[in-house]
Amino acid sequence: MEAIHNEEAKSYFSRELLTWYRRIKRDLPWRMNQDPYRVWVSEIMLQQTRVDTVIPYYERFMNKFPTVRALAEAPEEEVLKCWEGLGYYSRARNLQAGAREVVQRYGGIVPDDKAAVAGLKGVGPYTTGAIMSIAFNRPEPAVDGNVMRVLSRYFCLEDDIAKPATRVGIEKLAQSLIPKGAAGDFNQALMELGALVCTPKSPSCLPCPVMEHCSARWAGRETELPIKTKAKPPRPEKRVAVIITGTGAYEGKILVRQRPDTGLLAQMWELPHLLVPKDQEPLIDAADQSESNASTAEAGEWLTRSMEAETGLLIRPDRWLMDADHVFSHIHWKMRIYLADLGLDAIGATGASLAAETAAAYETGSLRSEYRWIGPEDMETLAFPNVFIRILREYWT
DNA sequence: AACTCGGGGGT
DNA sequence: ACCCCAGAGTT
Repeated sequence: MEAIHNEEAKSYFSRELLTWYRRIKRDLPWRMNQDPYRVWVSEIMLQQTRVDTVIPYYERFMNKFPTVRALAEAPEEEVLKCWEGLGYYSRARNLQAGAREVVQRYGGIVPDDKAAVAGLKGVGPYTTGAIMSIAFNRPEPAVDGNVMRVLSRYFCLEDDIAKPATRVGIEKLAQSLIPKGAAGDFNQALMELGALVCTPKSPSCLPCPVMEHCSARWAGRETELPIKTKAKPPRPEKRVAVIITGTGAYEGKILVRQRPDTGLLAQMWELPHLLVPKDQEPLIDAADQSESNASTAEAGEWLTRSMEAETGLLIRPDRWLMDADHVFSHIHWKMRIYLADLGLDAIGATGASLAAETAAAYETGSLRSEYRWIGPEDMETLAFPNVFIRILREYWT
């Protein structure tokens, strides 16, 4: 990071950007006032998530949990349900943990104190600066991807913005640019410019309020900057999921389970599924939509054995239903979904009259606690990842 | 420093 | 297809 920047270019940038922002800023729900709780919730939702995606979630969330105390006192599952589909679900849990901490330690008032805010769960360097500047107008930098892009271009910085050290350097630069008494507006102006004008692919330089002194523009390098190392592609995982239909008392219901409370999609509900080992992928791929051939039967047998070994459920695959792909930032699920029922014959039931009894035994006895029978109406209370929402919607229609 | 953690929109 | 997004936590 260069130690010296042109002071003239810097003061011009700060002045023109702030003026521009105050003229054109968007009317967003979290800009209604500077309530620190509203700012906090918005900043957590906006982490790695676009404004247009956040808006409806934000409205629902603030309606349901209008105050720090309301959020702190809510059941965790309701918070997770309200976050359903937004992704990065630990944000929701951390936000509520933070709300509970604010209630216990600060009497329900978000403290006007950098160290205290930075200590809240889920609040890192960016969010600390955003809350301190927007809610309290403190001169703290709030450096996100937009800001790194804008400043990399304006000052023609060639540091790799994927490296943490680069963000630290840009934070110092960003702080030095904050106009006196206008931290909140200026930080939002930087992000507004990045979102609306100085966009990643094809920046709109002509309407840009600071084009005149933009180093990258003068060098004709605005599309080359910022420099960022490429992310690794997500690793592929072949998975087989099953829609297990109930019988007897559970007629019309299917079996779902809740994920562990840490890790990927923690505490979300899902269809039972398992990872297909690399050497078994050909077997699963060979089974296709064709009614009943040898390869389909083989795949079904493999599924039955593997499901019992991993989940304790003795299932009886019926037929292939659909395939579904789901891409996380680090994993690519290639899912094959089968219809099945519980292998009642195999566990001793000889007639349909025993079906309900056997199924009940699954619920009270050998059915592990994370499993539940649900109908379509239960989708309104349990939180599912989008991939399973899509599959179940398809199944029930 | 590298990896984990969702999901969708823009190009 | 690929990139990126008002990033943070863990290892």
